[in-house]
Amino acid sequence: MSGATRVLVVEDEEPIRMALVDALVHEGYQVLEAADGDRGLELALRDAPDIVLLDLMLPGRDGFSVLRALRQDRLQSVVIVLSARGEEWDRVQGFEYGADDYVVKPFSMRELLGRMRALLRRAEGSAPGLEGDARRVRIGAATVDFAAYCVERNGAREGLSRREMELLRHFLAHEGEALERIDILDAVWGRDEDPSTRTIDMHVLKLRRKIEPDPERPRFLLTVHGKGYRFSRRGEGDAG
Amino acid sequence: MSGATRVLVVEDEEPIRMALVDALVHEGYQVLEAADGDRGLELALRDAPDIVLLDLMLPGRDGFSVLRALRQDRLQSVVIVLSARGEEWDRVQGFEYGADDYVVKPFSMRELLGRMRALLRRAEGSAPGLEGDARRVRIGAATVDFAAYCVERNGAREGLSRREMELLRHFLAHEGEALERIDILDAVWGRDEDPSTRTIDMHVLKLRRKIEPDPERPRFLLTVHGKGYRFSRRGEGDAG
DNA sequence: GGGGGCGTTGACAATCCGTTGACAGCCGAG
DNA sequence: CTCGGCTGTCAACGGATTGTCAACGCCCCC
Repeated sequence: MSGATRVLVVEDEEPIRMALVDALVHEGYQVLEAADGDRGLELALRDAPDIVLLDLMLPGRDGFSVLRALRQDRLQSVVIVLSARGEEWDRVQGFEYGADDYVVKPFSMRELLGRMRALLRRAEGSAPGLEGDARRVRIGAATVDFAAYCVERNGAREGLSRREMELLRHFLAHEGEALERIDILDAVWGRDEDPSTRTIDMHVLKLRRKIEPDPERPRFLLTVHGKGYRFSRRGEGDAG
Repeated sequence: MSGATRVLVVEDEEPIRMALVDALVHEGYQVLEAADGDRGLELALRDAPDIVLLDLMLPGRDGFSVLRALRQDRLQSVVIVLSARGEEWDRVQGFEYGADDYVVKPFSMRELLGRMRALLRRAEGSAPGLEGDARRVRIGAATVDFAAYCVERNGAREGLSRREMELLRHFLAHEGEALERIDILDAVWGRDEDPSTRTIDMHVLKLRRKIEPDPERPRFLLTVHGKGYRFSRRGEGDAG
């Protein structure tokens, strides 16, 4: 999960487009915009945004055409079709061209944002890297439940805070790599915040206490002196 | 059954709705129609139709929300969900929703009519009493009765309001997941209303007082700091 | 028109977490 | 071996998040 989610808005009517862009930026998305189909297609193919909001009625190349072209290029972006009420029944079949969702104008912003969140979450789950269903992961005697934000050990459950969870997730996603503190900060905290790198040590300490059998002799969350930390699911280090 | 069978069509897209209504009237059904979720819910509760054809993607209160509300009012109507996607059927069918059938758009009118007949036959056959559904759920020492809108504990009964009920139902349907406030709002309140997320905290507070042995030290309805809430039927936390 | 229940919100208190500075122990280089 | 830097650990601070209360407005029923 690096950087902001990128959204491409393809919509010719300026007031609507601007309203969309404003709202999306306000929500923290990184936004691209296009006022016609050709431009939209160009941007989509060039920048492969995470989501495309696609109006159907566009000057020039219409939304269907754009959608078809996108899918023919096997673009993985989530596409949400925006359509004015009263479009013909068969247009609903935009799904057949591979739209991921369909929102009828006029729609509420909350509605659209909600659907975007839902689709993004689903898309993320199926992304390469972390397996989609890896909801629970065993680490030695402990089992981490990413959905529940908790870790279980000897039948006892303990909650993980958001940071701890995100940090642990990052370690899991980069299992076996020696990670530098700076990179961890960039990835987990984001580039807007910049806490001291010692903060990471603190969180590592807390994580160790929750997943390591003997926190003072880590077997999974290891220190790489002068570099950072390395995580190993199978466990290394001394203890037999 | 005396008189014509009454069907409520809840569908926002006018061409589709009109096509459905025409076909149904032609088949001899008595038809009501609604173009959005709120209106649909209103009509359903007021007129208790024999069948509800329910689109999922609706402006305002979406189909899921309508369905849940219907079932909470113990409405016996047969509900057929119309949706452009086939993927969410599990959930539609599951505990949370309780639809009777599910038709994927685009569908043929023949198919829909066929399913309606089949379901009506079945509904008529079964006694109009309680179904074998999970109407009562134990949560620790408390027993929640979804049919009666109340919770029982140590022999004492206490009522649950509609929101409390919906919220609790949502938690039950997502047991073990850490749920974010915004997602809870989307799911339980629907996407056109947007109350502050603090409203959820309030309802959680009230729920805790009704189901937790010691509301100040929750064991079932847990806080996930920085995230939201997590429900667990078995109970966690310190209390022995 | 008058209650009463419910949902919602704002305000304040209580709590939790993230962060940091300090210090001690550890590691590796020379 | 010795030193300098790096890491482990603690306690404490500050800010953010959550718990809780009381009040407001709405809707339904009487």
